[in-house]
Amino acid sequence: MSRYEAGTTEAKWQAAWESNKCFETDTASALPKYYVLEMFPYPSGRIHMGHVRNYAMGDVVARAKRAQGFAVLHPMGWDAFGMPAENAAMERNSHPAKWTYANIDAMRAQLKTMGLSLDWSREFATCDPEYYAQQQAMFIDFMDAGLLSRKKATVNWDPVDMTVLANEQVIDGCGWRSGAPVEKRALTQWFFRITDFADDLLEAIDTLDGWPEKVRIMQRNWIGKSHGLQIRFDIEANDIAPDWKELEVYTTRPDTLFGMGFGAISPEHPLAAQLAKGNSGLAAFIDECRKTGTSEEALEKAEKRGFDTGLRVKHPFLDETFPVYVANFILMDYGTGAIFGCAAHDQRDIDFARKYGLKVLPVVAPNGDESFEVTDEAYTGPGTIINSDFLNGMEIEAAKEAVADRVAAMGKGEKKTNYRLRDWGVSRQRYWGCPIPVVHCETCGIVPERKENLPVRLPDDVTFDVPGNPLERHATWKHTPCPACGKDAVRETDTMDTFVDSSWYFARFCSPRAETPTDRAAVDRWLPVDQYIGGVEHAILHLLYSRFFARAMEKTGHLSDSAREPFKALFTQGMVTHETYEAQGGGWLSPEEITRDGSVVTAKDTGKPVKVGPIIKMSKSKRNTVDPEEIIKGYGADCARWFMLSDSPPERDVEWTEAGVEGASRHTQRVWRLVNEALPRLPATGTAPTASDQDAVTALRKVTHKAIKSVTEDIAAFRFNKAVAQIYGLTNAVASFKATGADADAALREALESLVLLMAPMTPHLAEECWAVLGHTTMVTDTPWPVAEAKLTVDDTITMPIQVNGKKRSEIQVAADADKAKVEELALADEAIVKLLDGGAPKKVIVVPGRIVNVVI
RNA sequence: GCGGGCGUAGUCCAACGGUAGAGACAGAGGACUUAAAAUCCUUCCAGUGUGGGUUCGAAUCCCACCGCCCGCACCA
Repeated sequence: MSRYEAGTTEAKWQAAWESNKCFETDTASALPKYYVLEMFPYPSGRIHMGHVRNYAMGDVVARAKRAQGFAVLHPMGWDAFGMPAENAAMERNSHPAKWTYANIDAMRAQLKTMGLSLDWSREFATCDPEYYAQQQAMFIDFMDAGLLSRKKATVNWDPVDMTVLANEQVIDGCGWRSGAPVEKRALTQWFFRITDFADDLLEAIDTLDGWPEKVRIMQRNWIGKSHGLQIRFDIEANDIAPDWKELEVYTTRPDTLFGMGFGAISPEHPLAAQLAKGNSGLAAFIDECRKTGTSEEALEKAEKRGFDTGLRVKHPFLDETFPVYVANFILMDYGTGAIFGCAAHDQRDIDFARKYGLKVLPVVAPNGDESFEVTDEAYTGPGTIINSDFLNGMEIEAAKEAVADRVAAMGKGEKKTNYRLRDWGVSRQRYWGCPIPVVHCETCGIVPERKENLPVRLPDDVTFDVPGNPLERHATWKHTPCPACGKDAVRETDTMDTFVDSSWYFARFCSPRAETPTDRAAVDRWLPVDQYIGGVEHAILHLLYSRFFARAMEKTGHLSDSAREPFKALFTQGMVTHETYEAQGGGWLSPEEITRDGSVVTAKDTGKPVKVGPIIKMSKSKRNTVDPEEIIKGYGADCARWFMLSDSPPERDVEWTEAGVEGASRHTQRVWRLVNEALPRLPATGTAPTASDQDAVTALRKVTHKAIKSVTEDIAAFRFNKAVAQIYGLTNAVASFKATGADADAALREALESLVLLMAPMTPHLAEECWAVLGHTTMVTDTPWPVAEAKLTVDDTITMPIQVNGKKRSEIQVAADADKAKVEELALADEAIVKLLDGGAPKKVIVVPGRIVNVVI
């Protein structure tokens, strides 16, 4: 018997699966459907270990479900628009399409070496004109349905990428891709009206019981619903802004209205702009705020600064007025961009009030203590209202209601629900994206392109020698007749945010070649996605946008209501990490550049010691990456997959180690050897195991069936590490099996075949090869999942520990179905227990059937 | 600051509130071998971050604290 040769064997079975079209979805199948989807990759050019982990998990699910009698849809495609292609084009003086499609070819070839059970016939890239044509059609439908708006808005402008960023793409005040500090600019942009769905998106989170709680909480927080009161304060008559009679503020704490110390507005508030015209000091202050507004340092220091406008607002219930400041900590795009400050019960407000010597009056006291004072720390806890006229003695919630009622009766305000969620700005001043299919006509205004003219194709002859949008400066592309009047007009040169592309690809996979965005019969058959798998980094953006899109597509007739939540179950996998290696004199070394001898690590080239750094996510900058292609070439795809699924729970980070993958390789060889060594003694395929009077035979059969039960359950629950451990256990049992005879041989065949079938979702090539060696002429891929015999998964007699006062003192063998009285009798008769009781009677005996006995003395 | 998660052998991880060990990695000893690799056998190692509480019984539930990780972050 020779060693298992992963390279040739894997290629052989991949070819067999492909030529038999094993994984092309059977659209005519009457079996129940199961749609398993991994987040599709960006075609960067090479797969990385994160992909291997993601797709290994998805493939386990897909293959197991397939064996368990489901019609499985398991597609793959490419999230292919985006900045890197343009950057590459600039660097290489090439074209983004050329770079992208070459990368797709390279990555497809790499993915195919993983042996994934994908339906490649459904493959598409989001940069395919056939795909973005449909996206443009939907954009027009969304326009017609009022799901889009176009508004001038202050946007996040990335000065390096020269593009607009969504709020979600700004991280710590910097662009998520470029890392450059983001500036504010006012541009007219297209927005998806996601806020129209804020309530639905929020409430439906409760129904997503197949999602991790963590992600649900993140989505809830992102939508950020709050209940409050909008109040209009009268502005005292003045000369500086005579047109402004009222200042409207939003508050979630109307109960603290009597504790008001000042009013404050955002530097971007229209009132601030007007006042600045006649006040150069204020103008300078606003200018300063704009500069430091989003920078990291400003946020870190969080120093509250303000500028007294000279205006005063009247308290609605008191004969008292308060100064109005322009303050740097007031956000224009939340609430009304204006607040009333209640220093005693808001930390920001007290910081501000102390700095500018403003009124601080506590109005909520813990325990109703009327002498309650605050110093420099705001009190935000529960309590009773004090110092507040008609509110005194009320609890906070009652006071909120009372103020709301009174203000409403005065016509000075009303209850208002606010959201943190903003509309989704999708305009991007980039070339490599889906063109927004509208035309600007001097006569007709903004006109959608006619659907029969779609797609609005990206021109091929573009240059990237200067920053900015090549579509904007293209000689002819944007000139087009108006779809309405036929006169000369110009196309919109903005393209869509690439998150749009990924917000509906899962629906397109159901009917990837349809002439419309979706084929209703196909999406009704396959959606929602039964199991979606990907990185937690998409917990907010991509998933929220997709949920919005499903709703928008339902509204425009592209999906049914049953797909309103597009992902029935979601699993977020952990990252792949690796040690880092720091060379003497600085700089990072890659894992190939070091030698490890026990705990001593040295550099291969210099032989000098290397400092082992922290174990962190694989990244190019720290050079701690391992190339999946090298691993697959060296050990085989099955080993890479097996190791990825071993040890660490899938939701947690996994550390890639050389030792770990070698362990996986040993297991592969071991299974191969066990199958081949056993072969001569095995009965023919199809020989059913029989009852045996040999304990060892029965024991092996029990291990086999317990493993079938456990692995089945573990895979269903995404506990792949435990499934792997169970398979190791079964392997160990087979390896140490010594019994002989026909009954033993039959049990051994059963054990080996079960082992092969249970491993198949994880190491499919090895499984096929072993299956063939075992004498089968059909493929594992076409073999149903093994079923555990219930009577072999339970034991007739069990060992029960006996505790005395909670500590284990002895154990007894009892029949599994022995009743409590019998167990108690046996336990109390146990030698060790008799001795401990020393003639006395136990105070209490607790018998947990099948588990434990506890004797209390 | 707010929200969430995680702390178990040297390491990664298991353990319906019920015997702390399923499994892997690493280590030690041995067998086989001229030797090595591979393989096989044997074996060492924690009382579960700390302190309380609930319970017949706590790694598991509750409270406080410590440490690490993630998300949001001037959202009124």
